[in-house]
Amino acid sequence: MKKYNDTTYAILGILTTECKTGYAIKQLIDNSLNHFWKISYGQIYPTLKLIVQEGLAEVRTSSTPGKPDKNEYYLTTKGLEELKKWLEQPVEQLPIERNEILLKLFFGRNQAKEKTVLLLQNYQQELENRLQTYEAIEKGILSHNHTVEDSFYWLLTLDYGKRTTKAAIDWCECTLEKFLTKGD
Amino acid sequence: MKKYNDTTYAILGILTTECKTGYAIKQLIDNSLNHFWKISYGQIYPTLKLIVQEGLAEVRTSSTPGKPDKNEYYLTTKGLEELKKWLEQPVEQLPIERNEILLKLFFGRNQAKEKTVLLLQNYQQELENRLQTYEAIEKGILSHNHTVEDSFYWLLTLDYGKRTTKAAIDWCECTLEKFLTKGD
DNA sequence: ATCTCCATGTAAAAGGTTACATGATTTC
DNA sequence: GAAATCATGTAACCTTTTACATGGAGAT
Repeated sequence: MKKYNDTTYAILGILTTECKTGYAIKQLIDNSLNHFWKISYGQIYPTLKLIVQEGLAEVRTSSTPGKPDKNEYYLTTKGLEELKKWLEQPVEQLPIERNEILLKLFFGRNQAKEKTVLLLQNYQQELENRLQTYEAIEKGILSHNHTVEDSFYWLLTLDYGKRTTKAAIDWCECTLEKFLTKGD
Repeated sequence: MKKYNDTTYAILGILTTECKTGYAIKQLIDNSLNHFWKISYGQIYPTLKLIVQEGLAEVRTSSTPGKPDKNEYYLTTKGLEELKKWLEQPVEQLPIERNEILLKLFFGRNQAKEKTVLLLQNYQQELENRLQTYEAIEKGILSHNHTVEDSFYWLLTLDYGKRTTKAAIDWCECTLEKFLTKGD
């Protein structure tokens, strides 16, 4: 069986939801998968074309009077199977996420201590902003009445983001302290 | 002033250490930056060429009798300045790391609960392996007598890895529990 | 009138991986 | 003699971003 890239599987997954157009896919990703996945129109439309070519989905043109037409994509049986097959497969290897702050820190010898401290403080602030965003989204999910099933999975991914962000904030605090007590 | 990509700055940073050849750069990254940065020869050699073109480093051919020649790269004043300028700049925006397990989990509705559980258990195992690797590296650094200054920054980046990995493991445990108590 | 949102796309450039090619030296 | 390590590099390919282009509908 053919293997596709993760972008393709992400789109196949989204096509199992209410989102059926390229535009709607982009919106769903920006709204709900934003903290662990992103994608541009430059990928979406060509990938949709590929998905149709491969017989994983079908296009239907939907016309609403007084509105421009739009292309709606519907998964085929083959498409759903392909998605399920991918879902089952274990994550092959943990990704090595490139981390700019760690890269800069690693070369910290070449910089005055005070500047590294500023860098870390700024980073911590960014992390705290992110955490607040996550908490705001969480509240939004809990107050809005989505189906329980839908919000269940969404909240799980948010929880991951909250936990790892908190861990990173703790690290920042701890690291800053090391710098401030370091007497050189 | 020109802006370069992070790969270029990473190499400039490494050139401030003892590593002077393309091969040595690759090794340093694989050994010490492995958990937050990676790079292939396909990037290293062309980037070194660019760095020389831009006057950020100079090549010197080092000949040792009985050994093949090698190209050693030395930062110029301009190169060091360029590096320092980059080090000072705050991390513009937190990266959105693509996370395959979260993507799969997000589409978990389309899969039997037991299969999702397997996925998570496997992921947790991978995380635990990673954590052990980090702890082994930490021990290695502490026992080996590097200079204090060098190991200081190295240990900081390792600490980040340990903390965020632990947070991810906790999340796995917590999520698995939610699945196992979920009665559907 | 203008702005925002809905909606679809393409082309060029940038960034990165993989596979290949080569050859010396060192270790087992 | 074989395998691992040192050492340098390129070409093809894949993925992703960015910038551009277009145009209707609805709101202010």
